[in-house]
Amino acid sequence: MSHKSVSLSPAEWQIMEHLWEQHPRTLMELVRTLAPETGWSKSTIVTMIGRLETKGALQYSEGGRARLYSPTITREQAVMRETETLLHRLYHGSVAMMVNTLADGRGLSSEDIEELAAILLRAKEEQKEKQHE
Amino acid sequence: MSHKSVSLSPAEWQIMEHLWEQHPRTLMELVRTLAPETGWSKSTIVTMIGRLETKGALQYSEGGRARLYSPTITREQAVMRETETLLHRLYHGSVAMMVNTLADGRGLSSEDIEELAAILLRAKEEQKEKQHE
DNA sequence: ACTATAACTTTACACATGTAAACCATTTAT
DNA sequence: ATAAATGGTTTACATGTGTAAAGTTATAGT
Repeated sequence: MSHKSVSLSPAEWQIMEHLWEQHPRTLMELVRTLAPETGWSKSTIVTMIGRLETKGALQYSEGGRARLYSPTITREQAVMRETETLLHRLYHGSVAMMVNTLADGRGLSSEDIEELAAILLRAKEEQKEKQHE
Repeated sequence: MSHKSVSLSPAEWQIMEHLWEQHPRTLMELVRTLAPETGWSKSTIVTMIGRLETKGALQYSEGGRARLYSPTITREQAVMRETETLLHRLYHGSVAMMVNTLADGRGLSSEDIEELAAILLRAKEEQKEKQHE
């Protein structure tokens, strides 16, 4: 248990994104998808995989020909961790303050507005329920 | 013009926070406030200041005894930059998706809910206005 | 059987970041 | 006048990150 929620570098994130999208994957499978879009050499990708393994973000099972890599942490865990870090560093942990800054700085799209309204509805429901129990 | 919006490391952020809060400041003024809360030595702070100057995040004016340091970028600029970076890296730029993740992962406080509602109201107003012109 | 490919290990190197000591110059307080 | 504080420069060193070449072994296709 206890997934120590590691912190990933931008490059490491890119690797993990591919693994989350589909796994397990072999080295060359990763190289074939990542190399074109990133320009990285196989060596670079191997290095990243090694570091991710050290960090405990992925693991592999011996699969005959090649190792089969899979994530050991979920994307949700990783995303939450990063987001919380930023939220605390820049906004003293206030979600509202962050959204406010974003709204001022770049504006909210109509989609954002609709979805946020839905999120708020849900949150209010949950709030009510909590008061009952 | 053209504030190239640098990226600041966590430690550099802490220095800048103090400068944003009050400026100009001298080296020792910064040391006196930062040292206790961070445990950093004067040397460390001097190094940080040098790096921030190189990055163009602060500047100083010769003020007799000591240099007077001031930020050259606003906190809003820096905060927006970092937030946008994360938003794109983790949420494909969708504010709603980010808030959704936060709501699921840690929940929204009553204050968050109230403030978000207010933000949404404002955003909807602006949307209307845009359609008129 | 032989060679091209795939898989994996080791090593490297530059730049960023956290952390600081050593040293020198200049004031200011005693 | 002298010591203590202040301001500043130079140098250092470990760890993280981006990027990769070289070398070794296994394997699969011909």
